[in-house]
Amino acid sequence: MISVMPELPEVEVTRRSFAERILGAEVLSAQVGKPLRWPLGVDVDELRGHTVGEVVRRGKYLWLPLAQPMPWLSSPDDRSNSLPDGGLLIHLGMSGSLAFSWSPGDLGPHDHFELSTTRGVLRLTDPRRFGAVIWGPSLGEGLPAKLLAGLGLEPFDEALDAVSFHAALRGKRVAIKQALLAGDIVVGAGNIYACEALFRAGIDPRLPAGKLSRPRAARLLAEVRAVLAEAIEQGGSSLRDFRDAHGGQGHFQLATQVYGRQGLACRACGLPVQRIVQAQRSTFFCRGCQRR
DNA sequence: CTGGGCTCCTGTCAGC
DNA sequence: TGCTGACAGGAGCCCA
Repeated sequence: MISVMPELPEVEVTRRSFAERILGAEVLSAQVGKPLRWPLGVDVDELRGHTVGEVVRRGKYLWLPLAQPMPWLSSPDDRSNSLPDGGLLIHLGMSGSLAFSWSPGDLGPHDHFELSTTRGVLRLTDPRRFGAVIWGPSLGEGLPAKLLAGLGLEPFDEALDAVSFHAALRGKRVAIKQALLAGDIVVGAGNIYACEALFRAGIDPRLPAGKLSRPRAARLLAEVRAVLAEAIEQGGSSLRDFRDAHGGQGHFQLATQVYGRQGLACRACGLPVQRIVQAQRSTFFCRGCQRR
């Protein structure tokens, strides 16, 4: 398992690769490695005996529900375990990946969380440690709730349509690229997919978000959806060695139109692809195909 | 309230 | 070959 750079499609592919298999598993033990972005927020031993529910995704976060063991089923040993129902909010940061396997064993230098269950071992590997695993009583309380509170709509949420998307952009003076990345209108498009969606929509990434006409906003929303959906279909399309939690690799690499192609000929018009920096992040675009 | 910049940390790669 | 600096796909937080 090498580096993974997770945007929404990679997180979703990861989720699909282990959610069914871990559903209903009982936690045998848990351990942590080096500190992640936030502390776990609970003693690892308290997780023992809890039952894993259905893993869901919100933006680039995963929520792994953990139900309290039934008191009448627990051994006297477990009866001291009073941790109520809750769950783990997981984020892969910039370099995180999850593996679900049978292989137990010691944590490697970049393994920072491991949940051993009756159905397999879920392990977070994250060299840069921008990721997180956080205990919370529910998605609506505590730190998880706080982190999710500011998120925009899911890209495939029907409540998000051209009219509401356009309305949300109205008045915003930030560049449209940054408005996409901010994730407070629509979640899921990271740096790669934001660049790719803007290219497909023919929109200059520097255009102030509020200046997008409604038809162009509609087009952009459609392209955000399309590029994310294609990437999910292809099994996660990270530029390098994306692996899902089985260790399986996506069969395709998404052929980016602009991302990472600075100086190369635009696949559509032949002009060299530009690289600029917006909010300390690289933006790639074609000045022939993308207009203000 | 908005927007801009900084920050966390380690690995990789280009260039000298 | 070895060193140095730039850069990396996220996103919360602080400040003007």
